[in-house]
Amino acid sequence: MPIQLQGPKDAKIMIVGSLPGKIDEQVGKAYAGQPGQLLEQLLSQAGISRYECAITFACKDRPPGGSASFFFTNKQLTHPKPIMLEYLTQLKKEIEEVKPNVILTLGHTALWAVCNTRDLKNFRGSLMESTLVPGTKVIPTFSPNAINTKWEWCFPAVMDMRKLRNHQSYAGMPDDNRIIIENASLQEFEAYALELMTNPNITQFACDIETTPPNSHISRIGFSHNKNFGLSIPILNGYQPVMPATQETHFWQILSRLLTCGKKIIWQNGTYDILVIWKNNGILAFNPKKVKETIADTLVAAHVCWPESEKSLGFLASICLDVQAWKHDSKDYHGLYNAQDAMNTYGIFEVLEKEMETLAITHTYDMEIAQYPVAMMLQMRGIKVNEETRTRLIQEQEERLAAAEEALSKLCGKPINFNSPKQLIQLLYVDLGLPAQYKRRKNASDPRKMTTDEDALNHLSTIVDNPVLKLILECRKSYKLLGVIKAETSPEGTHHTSYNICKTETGRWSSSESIIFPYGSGNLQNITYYIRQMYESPIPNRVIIQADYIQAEAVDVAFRTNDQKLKGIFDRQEDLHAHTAGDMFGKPWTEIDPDGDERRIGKTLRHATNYSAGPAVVQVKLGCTLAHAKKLLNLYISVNPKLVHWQNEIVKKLHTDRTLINAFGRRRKFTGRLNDQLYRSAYAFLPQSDIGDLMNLSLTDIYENYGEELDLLLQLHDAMYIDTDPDPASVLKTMQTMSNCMYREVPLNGDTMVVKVDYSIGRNWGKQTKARINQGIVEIQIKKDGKKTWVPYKEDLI
DNA sequence: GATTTTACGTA
DNA sequence: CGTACGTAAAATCT
Repeated sequence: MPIQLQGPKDAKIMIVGSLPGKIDEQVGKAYAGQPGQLLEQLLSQAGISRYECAITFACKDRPPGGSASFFFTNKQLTHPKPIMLEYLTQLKKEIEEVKPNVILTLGHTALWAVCNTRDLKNFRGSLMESTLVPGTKVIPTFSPNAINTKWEWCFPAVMDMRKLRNHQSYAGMPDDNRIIIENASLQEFEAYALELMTNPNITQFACDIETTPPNSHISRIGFSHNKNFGLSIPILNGYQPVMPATQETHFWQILSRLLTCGKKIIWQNGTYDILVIWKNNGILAFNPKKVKETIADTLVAAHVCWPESEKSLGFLASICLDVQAWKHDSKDYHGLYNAQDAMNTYGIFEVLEKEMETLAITHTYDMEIAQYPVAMMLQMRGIKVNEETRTRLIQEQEERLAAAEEALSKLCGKPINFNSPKQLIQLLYVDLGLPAQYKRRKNASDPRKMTTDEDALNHLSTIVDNPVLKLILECRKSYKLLGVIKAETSPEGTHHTSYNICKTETGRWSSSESIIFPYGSGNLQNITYYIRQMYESPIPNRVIIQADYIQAEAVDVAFRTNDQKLKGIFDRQEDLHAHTAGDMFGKPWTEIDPDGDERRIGKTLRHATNYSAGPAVVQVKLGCTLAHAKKLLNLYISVNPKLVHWQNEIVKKLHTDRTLINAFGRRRKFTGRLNDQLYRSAYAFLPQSDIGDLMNLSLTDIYENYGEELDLLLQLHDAMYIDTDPDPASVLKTMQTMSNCMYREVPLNGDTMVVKVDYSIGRNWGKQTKARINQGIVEIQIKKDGKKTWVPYKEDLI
């Protein structure tokens, strides 16, 4: 039965779906089934009722098989069959009858029917004009069916519908009042720069640079002080300067004055732009004493508003602004592209500033902006590679790899590509006939997948005695290590990383390859201990001091669960697992054997429950029966009821508003399906983000107040590293400053949390000796006659 | 050629 | 054992 137009005939909003579902066809109504319910939910989140909308489909009948391709002659679904043309005529009639102020298209085929393009990826959320009924305004978004399979599309879809609501009040495309100067002359730029600097009504402006690889030279700069004005000035055309040398000198002088004029400059990921401008041109585009007043960033704003969502400029524009997509078709018009980037950056920030106020999270934004200078400094400074150590490590691993590889080929009778899971599955589970190992599944209904990962090979080694297993692991390990060790160094012999403030959902920093200093293996937060020994301070003859928050996340959980006993154990730094075992087996904790089974069980159970693992995991870990594992879990929970209670409270909160707020006011909304996996992320979020923010507050503090005298080297989530001269006086002073900046009283759950700090010191990043301050003297822990003792620190002791 | 999967390192 | 990240090579898709 063909689907008829539904809803009021004078609706302001018209919704065009792609094609009817099974239930729609049975009932003869559009969006009658589950996708309809989802559509209704999404609309209501945007403040729209589906009953105020006229709803129809692009295809009026459900095709056999339910795929729109049935109505087209080509694979790209752009050449319609006669019946599809008929549908289009009907649709045109419907639109002309309703005369909506705005149309929402759902899915590819609806977009094609109304706007003659299937490019939903580029046009989603942008304002378009219909080609079917010219003059009619269109906003394309995903179909409910697509959102069902890709849950993260829910957020942009709701944002598109918010935009829809704002556009229902008037017909036709909004006036385009934009002024874009694509290729400003030096004179035009100078006049504009002067205006930006001196006009008191202009308090902030956006800036965006374009760079050319490999040296990140600036090819263009765009500015905007108004979402309807953008100006771009070209500097390089390919590798050729656009201006004569004297003019270019003048240009850099004006630019320097403009970027240091003290007004707020809005960037999209300014860590990149600011660092490039500083490295290449020596212009510091912010005031270090007034970071908040001179830097604004749309990436940071988007990160604190919607940490789980995509944050590219094009995407932000699609959900914040009424502009047409520009990223895809202005690639060849560099000026147009650059100017639009700048003006949309300006416009997005205006919207996000309001959104942050609405969500009451401006303080989180301020906290992240304050991290800019230290993150940029760390990226630029890098860490020195000791060539002697590096050569030794390369030799060690190359020998190990060659030996293992040769033995492996000999055993198998042919060379083995140990990095190929597919070939290893063939070798182990087919050729050698070993019992196949499978990955842990998220759902019992998921298909079983074979694996040859480390756990699987180790497990196989306990069943069969085949040297191939160990050799494969050795080959893979050495090969991977060599990749990191051999990574190219800068001319100064350093490796660098880009610390990313806005890339995680928890507020922790991530670490990835630096485009500006492309030396090293990229991520410096996952360097194995073995390799750390080749890294040292960029300044010769220095020592590296590490300070890390002790068992930080576990302490955080103790406060969050309000477990007084646990807090006391951490405060006195007693053996936690002995306590656990004591509670479980009804003994004083001091009577638990430090190497015995009871402590081992206590430790395993604590970890299992902290990470909400089930009895099957405990069974494997302890090597006991499932029944026994269940019994132990119940025993543990009965003597430690607080953790489970806390987790239940989190689940309750997720069901009420899906939102959690950490100890520093950081907000995260959990938009996924409410299942065990989501609950687990939620349990992990609070301690992870608490400690991440704690660390970064300390790091910002130490750089803002002691950045001139202390040299920060690395950030590792709950640890920071500073290098200093090796004499005891310098070391003491550094440690005292670190101690002052890392001591923070965090109000949490009606109490005050203080996480203690551990120190260590070494000539390089890897070889570190435990250290402490005792009565104004730095002491280090050394082994004397097999016993650990604290002795006063001397340079030659490490 | 671009995108996804697999394996593996850190907190 | 959990989640949070990034990278390399292989596998797969278009």
